[in-house]
This record gives sequence, C-alpha cells and structure tokens, in this order.
Amino acid sequence: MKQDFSLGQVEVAMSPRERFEEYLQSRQKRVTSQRRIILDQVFSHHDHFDADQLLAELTAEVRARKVSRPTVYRTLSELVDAGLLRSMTLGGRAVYEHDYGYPQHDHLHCQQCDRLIEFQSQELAQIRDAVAREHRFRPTGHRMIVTGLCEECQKARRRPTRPTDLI
Amino acid sequence: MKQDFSLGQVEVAMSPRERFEEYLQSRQKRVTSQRRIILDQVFSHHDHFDADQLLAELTAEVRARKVSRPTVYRTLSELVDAGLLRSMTLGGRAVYEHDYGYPQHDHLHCQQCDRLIEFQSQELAQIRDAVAREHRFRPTGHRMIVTGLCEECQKARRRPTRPTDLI
DNA sequence: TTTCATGCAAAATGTTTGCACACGA
DNA sequence: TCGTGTGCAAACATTTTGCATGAAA
Repeated sequence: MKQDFSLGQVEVAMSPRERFEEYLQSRQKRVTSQRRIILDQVFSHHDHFDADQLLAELTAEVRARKVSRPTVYRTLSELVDAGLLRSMTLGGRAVYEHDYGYPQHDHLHCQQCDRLIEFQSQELAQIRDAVAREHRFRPTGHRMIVTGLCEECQKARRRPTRPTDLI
Repeated sequence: MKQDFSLGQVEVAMSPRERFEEYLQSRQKRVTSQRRIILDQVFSHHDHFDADQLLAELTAEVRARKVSRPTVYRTLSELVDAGLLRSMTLGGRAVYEHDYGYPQHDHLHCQQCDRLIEFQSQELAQIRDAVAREHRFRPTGHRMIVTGLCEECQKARRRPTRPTDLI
C-alpha cells in the first residue's frame, strides 16, 4: 500500500497529539505511553495502513517500544472516535488514514498493485447531497472507491514479456 | 437489511439460470443441484443479503434443500465471477445483490437501521471517468456508499419518547 | 468411469474480549 | 489510592481449505 500524498492540508488549531489528549481527558481516559507511541507513529508519515502494518512499524522501531496487538486495535478505534483517523474496509481488513488536518477526499484503488490514490472532487459532495435530499436521507459522510488499473500497472500489462505474471 | 427495489430493470437476453449454466459450461464446471438451488433462491427476490441470510433462507425452505455453508460461499463467488451478482463489504461481512439484469447504481446506507437504499446517478459515472482520466487511471468500476440516517430513523430520533433506545 | 463438486471438520484471517496485573491521575 | 489500561490467551465471526466421498458428464 504505497502512499500518494497529493492533497494539501487543512488548517488545524491543535496538533494531533494535543487533540488526542483533549479527547482522552474529555472522557476520563488516560494518557498512557502506549497511546502516545501509537499516535506518534501514526502521524509520523502520511500513508494508508492497516493494524498489522502499524504493529510491524512499532516493533521494527530501534528502541522497540512494545505495544500489544489488542492495544493497537483499541487505540485505532479511539483515534477514529477522536476524529484523528478515518477507516475504510478494503479486501476484508480495515485500512486507516489521517483525517485530522487532512482534506476530505476519495480513492482510486488499483486492483493490481493495491495502491490507493487520493482525489478530491467538489462535485462529488454536491451529487451526494442532491441524491440524499431526493431520498430524504441525512448524510453524515460517504466513501467512494474507484477500482481499476493505475498508470504503471496498465503499462506493465501491455508489456509483452512480463516477469512472473501477477494476479 | 430491508430492500428498496426502486430501480428498473435492464434488458437481458438470457435468464439468470441460462446465463449461469452457460458460464459453468464454458469453464468445464458442472450444473449441480446445489448450484441450481442457490441460484434459484438468490434470484427469487431482489434484495441485499449475506451468506448467512442465504443459508438461513435455504434451510428454512419447506422441502429443506440442503446446501452446506462452504458450498454457499463457493457458489456465491462463482455467481460474482459469472457477472450475476455484485458484492460489497459492509461492516466486515460480504453483502451481495443482483447485478445481471439490474442497472448500475450506488447506495445510501442507514447507520441506524442498516437499510440499503439504491440510487442512480448519471453524473457520478461522469465524475468517476473525469477523475480517472486526470490520474491516467483505467476504471473498471466504482462503489459509492453514502452513510447517514434514512427518513424513518430521522423521525425516530426526533421523537422524544422512544421505545428501547436503538444503538 | 473419469473428473469435478460436495460436506465435513479443521484452518485461516482479522478482530474482540475476559481477566489479572500494571500504572496514570 | 483508585480506577483505568495493558498484555496475555482465548474467543469470535467470517470465510477458506484439505480430504474422502458422491455425483455429473
């Protein structure tokens, strides 16, 4: 799951860390070292990731800051609750990405290489709202995923001699 | 998962059954009683369903035509392959719906009652293609799900005295 | 009569939970 | 101190698989 950090940023008053701590305090939850470690790792780079990848990054860290798998799952849920992350389901597993400080967008998903490419479309939200109005539906959000082949995989497919056929 | 059979139909040359048998024959697969039973059940009504629901419907049938769980899963995959069904993932499980003979559409998903409401939007496909072109992405399809509250659940929420609070 | 499909049980996958101990406030 | 969070192991839900038997072609 390679990244495609093409979009800008959104102005935010607090850092993710401040915001998370505020969220925790507002719920009588504690600021623990595990929660801090996970938050820092998650916001250390902009990318799409799943629980396993995050766990792998954490254990790969030199001064192996140990966080257990259940705690990773529990904290990811909290980060979504706190509005810091968004999640979507892709091929059976939950995939996360930054939400806080990052603009609303949707995805192109390459079915060959699994890459997620972000895109923004003003019209999409307009269509969403128009359709929702028609159905007297109150939208709280949406998710659009366009599946297909990214530029590179199209080239790779056209190439006559391809090494170890993918798929 | 209640139905919302609002869209029309698409002209098709063959019945689902004919089409499935053609698909099977083209792949040296066999027309078995289990495959027929599943196909008939799936196309006996227009609805969104998951593997468990289908299995329940099958065992609930009076003259209990028995099909095992693995066979249900295996056959659902074949029906998707054959272009008779489409699948999407919702809350961790695969949800299926008719594809063959049914127009392209997207969904409004009520987060309260879990209902799926279908809608069609010409512009959506146009936006999809425009965005894809911009990114030199070759789209093979897309999936858009708008989450929110359906009309009824909005009413229910506003009602001051509500019986056994949902969620 | 030769495959291919099925059912069973077991495995695999991804995620959640119960509980005793650890630790932040 | 007190109550929440953690890690562990086990449970969980959904889907997939190995294998012996059963049935299409």
